[in-house]
Amino acid sequence: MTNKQIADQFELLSKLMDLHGENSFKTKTYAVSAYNIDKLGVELSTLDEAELFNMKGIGESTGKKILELIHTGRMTVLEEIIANTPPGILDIMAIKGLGPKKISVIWKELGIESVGELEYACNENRLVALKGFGAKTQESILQSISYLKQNEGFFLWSDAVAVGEGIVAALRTNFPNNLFSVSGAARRQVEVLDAVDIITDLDKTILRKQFAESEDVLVEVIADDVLHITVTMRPKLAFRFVTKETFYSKLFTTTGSEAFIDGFIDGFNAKYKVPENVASEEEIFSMNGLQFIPPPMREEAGVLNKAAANALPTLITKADIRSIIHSHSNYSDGQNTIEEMAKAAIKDGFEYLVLSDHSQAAFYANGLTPERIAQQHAEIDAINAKLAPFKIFKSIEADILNDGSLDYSSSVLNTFDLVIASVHSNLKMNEEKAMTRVLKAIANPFTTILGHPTGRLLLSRKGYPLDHKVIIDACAEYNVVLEVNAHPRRLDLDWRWIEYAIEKGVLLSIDPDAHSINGYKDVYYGAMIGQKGGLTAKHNLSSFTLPQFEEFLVNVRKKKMGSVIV
DNA sequence: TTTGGCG
DNA sequence: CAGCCGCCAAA
Repeated sequence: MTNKQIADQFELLSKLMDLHGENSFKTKTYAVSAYNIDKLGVELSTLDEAELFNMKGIGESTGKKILELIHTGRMTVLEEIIANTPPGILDIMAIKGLGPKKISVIWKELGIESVGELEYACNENRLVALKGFGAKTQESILQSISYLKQNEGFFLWSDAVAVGEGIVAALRTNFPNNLFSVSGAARRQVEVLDAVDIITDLDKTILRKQFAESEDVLVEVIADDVLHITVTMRPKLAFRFVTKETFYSKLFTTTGSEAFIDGFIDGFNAKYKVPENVASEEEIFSMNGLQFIPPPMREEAGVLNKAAANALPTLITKADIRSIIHSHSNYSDGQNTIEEMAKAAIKDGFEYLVLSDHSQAAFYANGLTPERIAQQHAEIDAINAKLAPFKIFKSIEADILNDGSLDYSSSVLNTFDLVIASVHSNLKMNEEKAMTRVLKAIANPFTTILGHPTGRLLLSRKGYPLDHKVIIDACAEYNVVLEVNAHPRRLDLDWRWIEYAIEKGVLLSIDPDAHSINGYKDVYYGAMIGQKGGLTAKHNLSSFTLPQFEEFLVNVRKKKMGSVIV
């Protein structure tokens, strides 16, 4: 059991105790424990009993619970309190804007025990009467429920594809003479999906038998050749059964989006044909005189024109990412030391590391005061001397404050090699205010990269409202790089805007926003989503070699700082 | 730990 | 009814 998992359990325990109206002094303890455990350097499961109880911040009762978790994988008190909470109340906890206190009131005063009942009560205007509630609160709860419902049954691509590829791999082992492939949206690397399409020439009855023996599996026949297999809390598997001969032809027609396939078949006066029997997908493209269109690009029909003109971009891959830009150390809310981060980056084959801890406004993330920045810079110098030619660049993820200014004075900002500017607070602005704020940050001569532009968290939080076109135009004007945050829950900038950014000459940067050495792997998801937007290594800052990156920094500084006196 | 929204 | 205060939730 990892620290993260342990921390999550304590966090849940704390919230549930709050919900049940327990002594807030007690619940606070567990919330603090969760926070501390999460950002501990060592994995608790590797410690022996004495070491565990000697850890700072771990007392008698927390320690005992951690031991229980490590040894049995469960925590009795937590299980008891969950058993005493209606399952619907646990669902309600996912609603934004509702914390333990407010949920407790709704539950106790109105007897509401599910999201459905809550929605009904809001529509009946029954929440406004409660103490601490009003029309605004009720409306925001309704909005949040609607967002939740919209995402119900959807999964992140990273999670869904892991399930799908796992199933496909297992099936290939069991049936080495049959063909299997992930298809549909999962193959197109779409950021969120509700089902993983799988195509096979295996007999339907045989496949059904494979799943019939496992519990909790719902097998549903949709059509003669389509089967849906549902496991609770997992993306649905949608199997399509074809013959060996038509496998690649069907793989092609089930992979492309509707718009793409319609365009292929009808859009050009039936210019292109999909033959029934082919030995590969490549054959379909070549016999139509088209360049092979990689699955992630098969969204819109327009890409067909590019393929016909032999003008498809060479898509970026994970191997093209040469550096880690945007990372956090334990100076702020990261888990590893700077040196650990650097050594891991070297081990993973990266040429340089841009260390960008949180700025001072991010108290919750232990943001850096100017004094600690100086300290950090001295440490980076020392590590750089040791690890050359590898290089750590001094950066900061500077909060964009409410008025659009950055979180430090110019003299402090001037001490960084580059600055990533990101919004972290007050995400509920209207578009006009949000735009003014972000545009001001883009125009700031110290801003090198605009971090996760909308702040969205896929399936859990909408980004805040930006006019992407205007933002991209401004980035072009002020030589600001747009981040494509590679965290599978962010993938922000949205891939749909990559092409326009490239058109405008704006550089993009696939950045993992790593909070531990483990976070480096996310650049893979960044590359996958970059492919959807037609991103090439040339237009991606984190694909620059070390000399190219240094040259870029010099040039951009020249362009932006010409008139600035620090 | 702070900030903003709400009542 | 403006403005202040206190609570809650979010980052």
